Amino acid sequence: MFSKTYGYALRAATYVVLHGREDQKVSLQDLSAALDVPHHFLGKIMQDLVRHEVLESTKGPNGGFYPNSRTSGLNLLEILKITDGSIVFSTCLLGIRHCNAEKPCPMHADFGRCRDGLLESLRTKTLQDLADEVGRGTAFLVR
Amino acid sequence: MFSKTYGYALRAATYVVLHGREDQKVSLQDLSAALDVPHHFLGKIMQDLVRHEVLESTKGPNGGFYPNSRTSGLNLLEILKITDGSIVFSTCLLGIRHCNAEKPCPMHADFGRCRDGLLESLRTKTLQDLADEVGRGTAFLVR
DNA sequence: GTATTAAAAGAGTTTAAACTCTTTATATCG
DNA sequence: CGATATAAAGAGTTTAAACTCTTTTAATAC
Repeated sequence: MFSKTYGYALRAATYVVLHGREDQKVSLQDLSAALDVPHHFLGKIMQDLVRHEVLESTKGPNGGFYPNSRTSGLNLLEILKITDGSIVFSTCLLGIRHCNAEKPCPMHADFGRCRDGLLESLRTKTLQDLADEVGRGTAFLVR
Repeated sequence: MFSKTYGYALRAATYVVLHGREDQKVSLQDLSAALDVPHHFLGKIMQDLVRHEVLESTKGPNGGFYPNSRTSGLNLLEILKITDGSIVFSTCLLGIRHCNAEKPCPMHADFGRCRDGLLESLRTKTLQDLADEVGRGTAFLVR
């Protein structure tokens, strides 16, 4: 349903919200170690997040990633659009192109219910919400 | 979330329930044309369904696929296990291995709700249910 | 200004799903 | 029995996601 890239992006962004500040940047090394995600692969993903202004980065010694003013308030759907393009959500469980309410597949209603529920969560939850749960110790970013 | 193979398998099996009988078999040609699914790819999928006794087949002139006594009563989860192996449902949205209720990711509850709802649909709906909807004209197997 | 550190960028490789093509086995019909 | 039709089987190819490696750019510290 979603790419691994999306999961990695959410975890990394959440980690940066929790631990990064302009005067205390999180390096790619720290990130990939803390989250147990392949270093260079995560590099690509972070690059993309920076390009889309989800967060900031600087190179050089003490360089790394840190939040900007928008970061913590971004919702999970906005991140999904960046990594997966949001087409994900328009797919039909039976693989029918242009399956819709007028000409639905037999699973359209059931799948739609599931999808819409999750969509609502992604729309309302922000990176800050994820960070809060992790900070509180009620949720985790690694196994 | 699910493979295309699964969608194709469900549509094909439903079609066979609707249109196939031992004395009126559905050929692969008819199936792939009616469902607009690649001929040979569907062949592989059908082969797998026959091997798992979801339906029957015979070769030769007037050969093709037709339901057996179990077919129409099979639920959608049983088909999923055949095509996708059911690991699909244990995956974590954030890509964390062994994400679970004891040590959940911050999306565990939301995703779980979505997943469980759909799981329940797959468990309760049978191929006959799909066929009924299509037969009734309230749902479709092609766009 | 030079060395160093860390992200950015680009160019691979790997893997698995999706899809194609060809050959073989088997059932039916004349 | 021979011809034919159709699924089974096997061996590709293609595509995209996931992941790796190397080089370049830029920021900092000395």
